[in-house]
Amino acid sequence: MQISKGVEWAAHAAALLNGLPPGRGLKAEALARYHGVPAPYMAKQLQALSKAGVTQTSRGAHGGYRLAKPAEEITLWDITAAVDGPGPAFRCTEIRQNGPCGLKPEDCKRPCQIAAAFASAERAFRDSLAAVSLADLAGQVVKDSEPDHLLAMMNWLNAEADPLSEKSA
Amino acid sequence: MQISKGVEWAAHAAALLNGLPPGRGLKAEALARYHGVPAPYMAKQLQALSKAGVTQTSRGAHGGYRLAKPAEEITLWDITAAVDGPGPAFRCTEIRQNGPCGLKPEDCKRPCQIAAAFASAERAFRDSLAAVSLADLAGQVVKDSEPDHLLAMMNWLNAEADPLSEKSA
DNA sequence: TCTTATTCAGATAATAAATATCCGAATAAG
DNA sequence: CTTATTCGGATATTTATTATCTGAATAAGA
Repeated sequence: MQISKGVEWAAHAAALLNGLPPGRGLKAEALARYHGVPAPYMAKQLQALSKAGVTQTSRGAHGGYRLAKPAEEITLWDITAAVDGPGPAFRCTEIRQNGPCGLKPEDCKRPCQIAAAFASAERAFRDSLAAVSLADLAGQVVKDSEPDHLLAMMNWLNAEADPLSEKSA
Repeated sequence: MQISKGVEWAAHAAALLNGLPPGRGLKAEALARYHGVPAPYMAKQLQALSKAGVTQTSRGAHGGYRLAKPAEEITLWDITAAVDGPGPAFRCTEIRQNGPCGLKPEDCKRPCQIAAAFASAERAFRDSLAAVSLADLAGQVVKDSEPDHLLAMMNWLNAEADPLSEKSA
């Protein structure tokens, strides 16, 4: 049971995109360089975010990524689901139907108690992540960081962020 | 992000052990046969349960497994932790320390907001599973099952369950 | 007390998933 | 229209999960 590293990268990337001035974007290579991670694999995560509607992309010269929605409407669950898949982590294989005392399918309309308990636990997990938006994260980061670090971030963003063409994917 | 199949098997096996008459045990092969799963892999899960103190084992002739504690004190989280490991699913790799705006280690005493949010979500998950004991499951199963299925289960258990020697591992 | 049958425990292969990478399609600027 | 730039899907490599096998330990019976 473990969450893929891509989720962490995607979350940090989305948080950084949230710091962009309006109407500008960052290319995948810049996002990877900022976080010190391999560019091609970071690109794969961003691709997943775009597919899920979290980010918008433009291709070609001056292409790049930006958030597709206001930061208040993007949660950590959205990002996790986009990268790791929205499906349940516990998959019931209905072994109660196997073996000498196996139940008949018609007696298995309701999910088994074990599967139900895991589904409930996953719901709690999901709800907890869905309660944290990119906007919440940004607020806490601004409050907790050293002023000169925030300044360095803004300088870097202003140097790297390109005006983005209007066409979106 | 997914929970290994072994957790499901271990949970069903523990639930069945809970149905044993006192002082008797089941061997790994019988537990596997009851659930219609490969014996050696089921044995591996039981081994993990014993290592974690959920089950007690006896080796040699008339050996087998039984619960090590009252069913009220064994939760689904105990079983999940025993099989899949108790560690966190989200592992922060501190990428905030990388790249051109990387933070210095001395400014990273507190966990980053993203890691903290995932830790909180996992706590919710864990607490939800820890609230369900084997005794709870047994109660629901008895309430929801057809009487003749319960009877078949008891017959099978009485036929397969051996008196267990006292030495425990 | 010694032998033997039985069972669990740790070490060992095969398979699936996550990680990392590359090349072609698409877009916009010159 | 050509060319430089960037994203998107397809492709290798590494790691974790799934499945299996052989040896160590225990207890019963001679």
